[in-house]
Amino acid sequence: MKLISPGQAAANTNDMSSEAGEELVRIGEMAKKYGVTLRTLRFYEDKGLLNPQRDGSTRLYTRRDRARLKLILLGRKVGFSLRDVKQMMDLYDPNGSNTKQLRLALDKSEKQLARLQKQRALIDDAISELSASMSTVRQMLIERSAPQASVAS
Amino acid sequence: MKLISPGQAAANTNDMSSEAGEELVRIGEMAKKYGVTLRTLRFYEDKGLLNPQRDGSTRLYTRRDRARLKLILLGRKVGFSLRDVKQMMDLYDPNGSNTKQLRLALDKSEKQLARLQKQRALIDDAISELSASMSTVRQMLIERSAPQASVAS
DNA sequence: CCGCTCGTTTACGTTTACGTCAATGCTATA
DNA sequence: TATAGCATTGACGTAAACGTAAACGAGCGG
Repeated sequence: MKLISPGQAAANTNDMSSEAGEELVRIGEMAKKYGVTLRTLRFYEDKGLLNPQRDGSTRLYTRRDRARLKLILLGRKVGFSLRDVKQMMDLYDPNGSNTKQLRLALDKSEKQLARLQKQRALIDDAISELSASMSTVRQMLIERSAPQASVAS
Repeated sequence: MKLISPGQAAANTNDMSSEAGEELVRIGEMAKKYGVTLRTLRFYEDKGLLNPQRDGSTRLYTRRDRARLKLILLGRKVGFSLRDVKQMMDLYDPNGSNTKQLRLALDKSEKQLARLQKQRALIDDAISELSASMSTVRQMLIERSAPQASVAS
């Protein structure tokens, strides 16, 4: 059984125009806002990447959570694994200079950049080979459709 | 001229049904020749991509198998799934014009080329974003090393 | 009172291309 | 004969990032 929380349950219909300070958001809204699924948000929490408050069992995401999610999505976009993202985020200290965090991030970024460039090279290579194969195949198809090649003048 | 496997070759019972110059190769040699593992060759066979003869239980790869493997590796290099490769190979008919096979290959290739180009675009995008982030982080590190902190926005 | 929507947890499934044992067999050489 | 070396067939493990039920609760509108 849960105790009744002070100040009305946030399970209210999302008419929070009057409440301007906290801007707590539930999982559905959060998901829509950032284009991810509910499953994803819960998954990230399970992996320790997010830590929303709770009203009873309902997750409530703060401004902070939203900032973290943005970072996660950026990290994902540039190809970091969630593990890497977590490792970097875990070093964040609101009361420190975060030099260590920044250095780690920079270090990982350099490596990731190298990986990306390598991937790009591989893809370029693949594109070349594939294009070449396609030319060959096209040529073969042409020859199939014009079988009178040997005696033609 | 018969190639015997390096080192102490096991009994190469190539007396068995010796067709003219078949150049049968066992799995170890095959793997070395093409830079894949034994597991890979067995896996491909399990997936129906290769079909070596058997001498008892020992796999013997023919010229044909080697050609097929080359194709598989090319396909893999340009990003096809093994399923796609199989689908294309399964259409091969030594007695036909193989027009269907070639058309399918061309069709799949066009789609794969599109995928590759999209991937390249994504990677380029990721590289840009990552580079930008790195600049920011570097800047933050510089500010950390300077005692005069400016007021954030 | 019913059903709808939104929320919860737990837990197995998906995908791809193999890696990594494990247990066993065949053959030839020291 | 024992050992070395190569072969065989299972069969479970791996990685990433979730998807997909299943089974349930809470609140609201009608």
